Amino acid sequence: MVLKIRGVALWQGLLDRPAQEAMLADLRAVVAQAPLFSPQTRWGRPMSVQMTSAGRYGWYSDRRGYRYERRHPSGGDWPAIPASVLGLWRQVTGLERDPDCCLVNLYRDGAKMGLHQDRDEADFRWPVLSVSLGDDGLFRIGNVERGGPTESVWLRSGDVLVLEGAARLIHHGVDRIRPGSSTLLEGGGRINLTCRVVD
DNA sequence: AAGTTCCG
DNA sequence: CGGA
Repeated sequence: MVLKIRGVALWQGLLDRPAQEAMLADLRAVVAQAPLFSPQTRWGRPMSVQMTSAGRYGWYSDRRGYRYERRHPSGGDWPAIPASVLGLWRQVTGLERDPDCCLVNLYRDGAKMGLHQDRDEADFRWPVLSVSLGDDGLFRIGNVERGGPTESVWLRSGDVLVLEGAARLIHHGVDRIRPGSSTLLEGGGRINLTCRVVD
């Protein structure tokens, strides 16, 4: 049921189709209130991924660096994290503490994300939960230290992954999306949710 | 390097 | 194209 890859826990097909559709409906409301944008990297180039957030904080990046922000770039509050997402977080992590941020990443038209660590949070003892919706994505797992060999695994719609413990700071990224591999999203593409405790 | 490009 |  749960696969472990370099300490990263992967539940394949944890969300069935109706659960995926319900979560997607909740996310549409999030995106309606907090429109998707493509943040700039530190080097001033826009990322290929489109994103927005829900919760007390949203993840953001520009020339000043990576960080969490209290507000959407347009100035408004981030929407609340949908109940469907909170329910999954509680089910999978078993934590009383709810996440502060649910980052919504949309991969469309060959969007990718390079190997990186999730290290903008105050306390790495909290896990990171990731949910895949839509097209398959080739997920790459490296090491805690930069460099070294990597392993790849295809993530499918409904898969759930948790980074915690020794794997909390492992490098990871998305190399490729398989277009047309899922019918969940109108217009295709892949959505990845990541929930984190920020402070 | 939350990126690219380039190599095989 | 997958990997470095």
